[in-house]
Amino acid sequence: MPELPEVETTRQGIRPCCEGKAVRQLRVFEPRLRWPVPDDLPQRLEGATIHALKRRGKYLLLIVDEGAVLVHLGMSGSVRVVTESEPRRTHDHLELEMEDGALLRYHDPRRFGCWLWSDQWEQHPLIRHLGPEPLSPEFTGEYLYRLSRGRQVPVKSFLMDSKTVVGVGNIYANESLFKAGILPGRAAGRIGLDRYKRLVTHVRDTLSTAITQGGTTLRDFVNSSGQPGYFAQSLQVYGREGQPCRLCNRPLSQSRLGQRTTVFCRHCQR
DNA sequence: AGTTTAACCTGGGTGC
DNA sequence: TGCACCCAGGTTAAAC
Repeated sequence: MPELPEVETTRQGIRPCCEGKAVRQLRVFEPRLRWPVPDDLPQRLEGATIHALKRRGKYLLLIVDEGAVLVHLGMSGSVRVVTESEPRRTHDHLELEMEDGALLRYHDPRRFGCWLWSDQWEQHPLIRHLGPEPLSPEFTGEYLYRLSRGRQVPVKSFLMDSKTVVGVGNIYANESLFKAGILPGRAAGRIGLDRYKRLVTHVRDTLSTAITQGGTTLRDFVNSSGQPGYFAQSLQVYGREGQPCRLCNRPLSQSRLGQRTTVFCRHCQR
């Protein structure tokens, strides 16, 4: 589910609830996530102050003195601020209680997410090889152009590879390529500088707008207050196969690229 | 080294 | 109602 806008929406929502506060208790109800939740995670956190709640790509980072917790939402994860009286639901796997009683619940039906500890999070294997943030100055058309020379992978797969740039998942890759007028299946190495500049502009614009709208809710994404995001109504191509292209009115095509559903306009994207 | 595929899970929808 | 099958916002690790 969550791509960068959904993770950022979550971060902004739970930040006031935990940043600058000490942890009273971390309760793990189901440790079997993508990787097992470390046994000693609760004791590492108890009493520790969360100095900052950061984001790197799709990872949320709870920064404490001795290190950081790496939280990933996987395909179906969400974090909500709840009250003590609210009963725990199926698939509520972890609960973080702060000193002042504030309560965060991690919900993840498919359990593709993770809660991991690192004493040097920037060097962690899951973080170390990540590409630039899409909203940072390093992410430019020149960067994509240079990195893609000689590559035969479809540009959509290239864009969704976290070593290229972080945070762009299936929804926003489809949307950005449509707006940039680039065919998703075209070899990354055969796209020129000008078109990559255009792509960067649209990736930035799409992600920023989605963050403003609180992310995209297809089925189950909810923000920290349990509310859905509203970017779904702005989607140009994702989930619209066969429906008219918003530019030329011809029916949108669908294919599969890197086992991901890909929607595009044969006429407007080249 | 680059690229593709299988795997990790649950749940919702569809068609028989 | 039940069952088999396909699909889903991600990402790693193994296989080609």
